[in-house]
Amino acid sequence: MDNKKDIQNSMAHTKESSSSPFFSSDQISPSFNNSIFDMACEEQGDKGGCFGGFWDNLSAQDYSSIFDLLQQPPPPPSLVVSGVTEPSDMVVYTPNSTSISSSSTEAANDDPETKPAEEVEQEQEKTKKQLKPKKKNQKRPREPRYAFMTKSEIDHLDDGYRWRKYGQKAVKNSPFPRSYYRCTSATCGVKKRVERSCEDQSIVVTTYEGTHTHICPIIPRGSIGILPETTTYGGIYGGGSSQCGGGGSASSFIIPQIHHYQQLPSYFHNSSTSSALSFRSANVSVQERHFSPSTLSSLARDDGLLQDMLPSQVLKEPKKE
DNA sequence: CGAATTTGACCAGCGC
DNA sequence: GCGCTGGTCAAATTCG
Repeated sequence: MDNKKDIQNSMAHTKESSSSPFFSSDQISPSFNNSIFDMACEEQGDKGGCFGGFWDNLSAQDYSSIFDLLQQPPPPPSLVVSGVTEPSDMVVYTPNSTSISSSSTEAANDDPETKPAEEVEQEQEKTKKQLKPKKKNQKRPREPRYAFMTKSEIDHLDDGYRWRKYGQKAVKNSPFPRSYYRCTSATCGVKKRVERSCEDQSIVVTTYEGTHTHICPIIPRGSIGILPETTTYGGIYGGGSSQCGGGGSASSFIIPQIHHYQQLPSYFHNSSTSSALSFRSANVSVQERHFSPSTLSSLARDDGLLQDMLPSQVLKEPKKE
C-alpha cells in the first residue's frame, strides 16, 4: 500500500524515468516488442484466439513503417493500443494491409453506439443478472475487450472514470498479479483488468471490457497526476483536450499510439458531452494512412470524438513530404 | 462512517 | 472426472 502511494507520490512530484510518456526510439527493441506482444497475446492466447498475426506482424520494422504513417517522425510508442476482442469477434488488423478484415460479429454489429442508451443499459442489466445465477451451459456474452499498454509505474491509471477494485489474482507465467476493476457507476458494467508485463514491469496492460453508459465523471485526483507536459507530443499529438480531465491537464493515461481508432470502444466516444476520449488528455496519434483526408474528416464529423482524438493536422493533411 | 481495498473462497470453462 | 486457471464474490480490513 505504502509502496503504491510512494510511487504515486513520486509520480506526482517527480517525473520518474519514463515520465515522458514516450520512449526514445532506441528504447523499443525488437525483443521488447515481442515480449509485449507475446504477453498481449496471452490475453487471448490460451483460448486459441490470440492475434498472432497482428502482433507478429508488428515487428520493430513495422514500427518504423507505422511511424511513417505520421507526418512527423514521432517518438516510438510507449504504449501500444490495440483492439482486443474475443476470438469470436476478433477484428484482425494487419498493419501493412489497407483493409481491415473483420470477422467481428459483436464488436461490429453490436456497436452499442448505434443503440439507444436505454437498450444498452438493459443489456447490461441482463448481463448482470446472468452473473448472479451463474447457470451452466449459459455462456456469458463477453463484451468486446480492448487492451492498452502503458509505460507507467502506476498500475491503476486514472482514465477519468471511477473504478472499484473487486479482485486480484496471480496470473500464470507472470510474477505480477492482475487486478480487476469495475466502474463504480451503478448502471455501468464496464470492467477493466490491469496487469504488468512480466518482462518489462514498467509496462502496464489495461484491458477494458464493456461500454460506459454514463458520462465521464470529472474527478479531481491530484494524487496520481502526471505532469501536464506529458501531454505534449510534438505539439500536434497533444490534442486530447478531453473534457473529462479538465481540459487536458494531468494526463495519467497516455495513448501515443492507437491502432485503428475505429476500434476504440464506444465508451471512448460516449454520446455525452464527454469527449471521445475518456482518457484524460490522452495523447493520441492515429496510425492509419489508408484513409484519405476526406475519409478521416468525415469520420471525425460522424463521430465527434475523432475530432478530439485526431490531431488536426492528421485530418487536414495526413501526409506530408 | 461510508467508501474503497484486500484477500480467501468459490465457480465456470477448458484441456487432458 | 479431475486439475488448472481466470474471473467474481463477499467478508474483513483499511482509508479518508
